[in-house]
Amino acid sequence: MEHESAAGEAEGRTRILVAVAWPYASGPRHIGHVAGFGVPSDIFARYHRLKGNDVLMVSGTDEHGTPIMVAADREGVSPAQLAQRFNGLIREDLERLGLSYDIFTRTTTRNHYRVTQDVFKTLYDKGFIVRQTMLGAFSESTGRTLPDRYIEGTCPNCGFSEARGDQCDHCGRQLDPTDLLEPRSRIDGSRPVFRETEHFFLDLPAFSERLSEWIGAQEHWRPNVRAFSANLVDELRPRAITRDLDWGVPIPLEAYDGLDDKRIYVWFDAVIGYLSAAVEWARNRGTPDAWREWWQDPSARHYYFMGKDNIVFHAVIWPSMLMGYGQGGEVGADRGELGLPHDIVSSEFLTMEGKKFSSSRGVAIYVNDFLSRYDPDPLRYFLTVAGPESQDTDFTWAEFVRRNNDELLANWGNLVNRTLASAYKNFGAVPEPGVLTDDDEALLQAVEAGFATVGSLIEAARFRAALVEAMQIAARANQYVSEQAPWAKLEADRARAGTILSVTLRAIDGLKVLLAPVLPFTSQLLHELLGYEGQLSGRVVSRDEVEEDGSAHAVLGGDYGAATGRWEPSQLPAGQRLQQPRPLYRKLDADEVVAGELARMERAAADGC
RNA sequence: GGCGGCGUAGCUCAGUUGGUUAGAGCAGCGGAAUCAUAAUCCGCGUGUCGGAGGUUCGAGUCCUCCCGCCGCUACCA
Repeated sequence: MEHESAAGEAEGRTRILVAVAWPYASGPRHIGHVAGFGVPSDIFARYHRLKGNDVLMVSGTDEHGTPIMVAADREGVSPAQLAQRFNGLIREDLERLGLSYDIFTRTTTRNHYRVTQDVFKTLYDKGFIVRQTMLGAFSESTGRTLPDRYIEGTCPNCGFSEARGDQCDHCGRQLDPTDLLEPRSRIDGSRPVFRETEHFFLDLPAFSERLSEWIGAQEHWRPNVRAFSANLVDELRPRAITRDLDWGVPIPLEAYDGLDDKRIYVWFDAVIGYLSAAVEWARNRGTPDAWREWWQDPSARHYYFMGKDNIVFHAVIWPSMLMGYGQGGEVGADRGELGLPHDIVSSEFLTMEGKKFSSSRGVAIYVNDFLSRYDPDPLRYFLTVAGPESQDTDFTWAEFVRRNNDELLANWGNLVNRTLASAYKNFGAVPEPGVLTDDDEALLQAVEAGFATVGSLIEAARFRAALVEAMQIAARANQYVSEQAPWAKLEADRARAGTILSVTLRAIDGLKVLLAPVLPFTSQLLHELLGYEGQLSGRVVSRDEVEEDGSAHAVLGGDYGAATGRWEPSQLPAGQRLQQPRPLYRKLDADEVVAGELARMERAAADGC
């Protein structure tokens, strides 16, 4: 496909924005969350970096909104304190999983407030944000907005006593909170009061034609995303983007100066994070305009990764905001239109031993808990090969152990181990190859071909197929080793045995790169065992960033530019010293893991009730 | 209710514009090998492709209806 001449490479670089959904800082994240937005986006970003493209991968914790206030109240801390704590925990989870963000920040930074207010103000000045009065529900005790879903009562239609403010789960009827008989707050049981309140509304119908045309042209989107989005555009209504709360980005209009009871709605500011994080990243590295190369250069491509429950925000609301913002505002500064999403990669949901994840019911496997007992690559492997890429899938411990032992370890781990052990013991270095036979060439060809096939599958966001393809090449190499049986030739024809091992080492050196987007930690280990120095893909680190006002916050980032890995076949030099081999993966005891983890879940469920 | 999805070998699933005898992995059975974390390799799969109609020369793949499961339904994120 690609002709990779040294000259062609520099010109062929593409700027790619990898925009990853912002985890909500109301609690620790479970493996379903990282299955949806985390691992897929990281595979994509790592691949494009190896390929030589200019990747900017941005995200952060989403820290505003009612659920955080409710959780903070429950713990007797401020929303800021609660968000601070979970930002730290989530950051740690993502770092341990090896998610290679260029910046993972948060929505409570001064920078984010400034960018959000600029977007709001610009849309307001252009007439895309309008004021409207509506009837809102309030908690009498706190004076705050009570979102529809926090209100329950008796359904006027079927009499179900636990109907929610927006919908009755019993009869399925859509409701308005004012319809409920005996309404009460799910937070403290008090009776909500309804009163007139003025809010700002995003005029979505103003964009409906452009949206419709734009979505219609996105033939490369996953069919479910496209169909769902197209359907949404047919019935757009103006949407309230402020709330009666004191936790959120303040409304940047003079009339609201100093007023503490109305803030910008969390979703409006959360999606702006994709832009504000890029601005922050550029400033932090001392090139304050560098973000424009991704956001205001039409050749840059934007890929968004999220769970399916977020499609509406990414396919309709955020694009509307971008269209409305146009050349900007203070931030945009008339330097070009902001780019629209090129692809919206939405995944389905992961269930847990057949049940939907639910923290309150103890149906959850938290990332930090998981990684305290198991390694990140087996989890990344599982979530890629058996994750909810195109339909809901189920996580079971038995299946996790099986995938680890019988696929990852047995096929790939064993191929590496048997090859390295033999080469190390008998040669200590990469053997000098003799003349290659047709079988030797065929194996090397198969690996080389993988760079095109695996690569194009990743580019199309078909991660499962890409991984299966790479694993099939590993199986092909195992087949080659068994057929050639180098161990049987060591005595009689040591040179031929050396050639076979040299060919196999080159094959696993290539496979190491093909698998690196999915398995970065063990690819790095293998890189070192093969005698290389330095980083194959770069490392993710946490560091403090200081803002203009002197306040500091931690962000996740990395220097990936120094990495030496390239998306191309092995150049493993003969004679390179090998390191003492050690296994890439641990074999797990099925009975022990399954029994232990199920017991753990039952305890958690018991605690939750 | 509306929208969308799923239902394919014992299990988990591939099958992207309809086209040769419907595939993979795992489990199972037989064999080879023993370099390797008992990890590998070879051989063995007739399953009403949820059910019923229809379109077509031809449908797992399109249309209609039905059955079962699930998700979303935008002021929780």
